[in-house]
Amino acid sequence: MAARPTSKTSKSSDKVSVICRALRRAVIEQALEPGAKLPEDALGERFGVSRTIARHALGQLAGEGLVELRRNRIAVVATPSWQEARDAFDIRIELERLVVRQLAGKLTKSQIAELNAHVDAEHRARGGTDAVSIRLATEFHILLAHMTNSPILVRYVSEVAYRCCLTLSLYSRPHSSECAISEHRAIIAALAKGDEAKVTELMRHHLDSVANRALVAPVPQRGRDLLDILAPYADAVTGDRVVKLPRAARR
Amino acid sequence: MAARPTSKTSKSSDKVSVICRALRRAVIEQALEPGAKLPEDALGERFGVSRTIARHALGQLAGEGLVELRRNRIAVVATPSWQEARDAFDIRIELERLVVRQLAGKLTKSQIAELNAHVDAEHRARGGTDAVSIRLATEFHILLAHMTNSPILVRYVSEVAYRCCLTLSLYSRPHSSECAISEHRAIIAALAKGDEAKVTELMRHHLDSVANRALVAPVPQRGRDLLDILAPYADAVTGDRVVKLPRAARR
DNA sequence: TCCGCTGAAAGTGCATGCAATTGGACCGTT
DNA sequence: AACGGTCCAATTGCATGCACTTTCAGCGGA
Repeated sequence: MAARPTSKTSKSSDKVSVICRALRRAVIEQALEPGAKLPEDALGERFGVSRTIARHALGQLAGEGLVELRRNRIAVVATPSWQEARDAFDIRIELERLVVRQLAGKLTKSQIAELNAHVDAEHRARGGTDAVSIRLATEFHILLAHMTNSPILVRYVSEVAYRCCLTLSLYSRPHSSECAISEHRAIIAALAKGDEAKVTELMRHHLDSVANRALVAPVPQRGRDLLDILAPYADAVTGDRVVKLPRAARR
Repeated sequence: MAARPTSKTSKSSDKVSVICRALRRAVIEQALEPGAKLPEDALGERFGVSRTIARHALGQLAGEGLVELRRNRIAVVATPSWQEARDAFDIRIELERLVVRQLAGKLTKSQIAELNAHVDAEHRARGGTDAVSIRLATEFHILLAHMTNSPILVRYVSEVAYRCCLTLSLYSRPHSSECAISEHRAIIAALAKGDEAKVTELMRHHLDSVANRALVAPVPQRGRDLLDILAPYADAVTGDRVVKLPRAARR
């Protein structure tokens, strides 16, 4: 549909982009949990490139919010705070409402078929691992975004969707993705009928329930990051730096 | 408000970020027009760093959509198509409505004072160059986003606002920013009053009129990019590549 | 046993070097 | 003139090397 003189944003088969795609996928399949270390040499060796390239890829992913880059320290997969996760979902809701609003009644038959096929795949993957279910569910939303033919919208929806995946590993309890699948079907139906008001409401409700299923507790009690928890208090003690902690979080 | 153990996204005084900030600013002040070339060595020399760093910065900006990176070619400031510009404004409207919705009735006195001070500065800059007016107007929106205390929202609003600036150089005619200033004041007033419905409507209207002032004609008749215009047709002629053009667009 | 110190190992920050690609001036042919 | 080919300067793609910072295991003292 769009021209591809130099294939703008899509599939640039740059070594950097290859690494980015691989890492993104590892993140949404939760093979890489938040906080996982990403040393440049290890990445470089794994992908057969030099540190320079691995570093560049990490920079890109940091820009997307998937990776946290701390000066002179090993990069890690980002660990969004509960509030950040909530914010991400809020933004996602607005963006995806925009997506379906633009799409309502404008989809071709083959596009609708493609969407249905994707949801069929989600259905079939029901018995498999959570990782695959989550990936497929996320890809459904990205597929929708693609159909708007708006590169910017694709980028933002993808980014924020990945970020949301990240929070699943952190704050979610084991969930049934069953309802999500039927909600996807409902959205497709409303899109096909061209009912703009209904489909935006469906999407809002869908993402809202995903968020509520994911962000169960406002308390990130998962043991990691004692230091971060204490950081706000540290300001009250000394102005410039966190005091040394008596032997705590490891790894 | 937030802790700053390693100062997460803000002001990382990385050499890379310094270059990024400088280039972003040059873009929003239209010192760098869309299509302007950005050779790595030139940047490196200008900022006193090596090509490696300049390259890294370009990668970041490409991720933000401000720069276009073509393999083996000199990077250039992005030239969004008219449709992309329209999409950017659509997204921006939704994002900024979210901003003011979160902010309505929640601003402290000092924050309101800060906003008013900023608009005062916009007013004073009225007589100066367009560049400064545009920058200040943009920074008003980013300042609002900052007050949500949501790093993600800040990032997206900033990015999309920069992109919108980019389109001003391309598709806008000389404009009076006078009305924009009074609209900014109206938004502040509605925020202070806590009238959520009104402020979201004000913001929608404000951005919509900015967009309409900016995107006057759906036809990018500015001579550049003959090749891009023909690209869709080229597919019909030869499957793999655009045929050579008989001496046309230069530079 | 617990704490703090210290030095080596691991890792990042960045510049530089080399191969490969591109753009364009030059030049001969039609 | 217009076209097509050739060569060289400009520029990117990427790996490597070196300096500096962080981490942590081992060690000695309380």
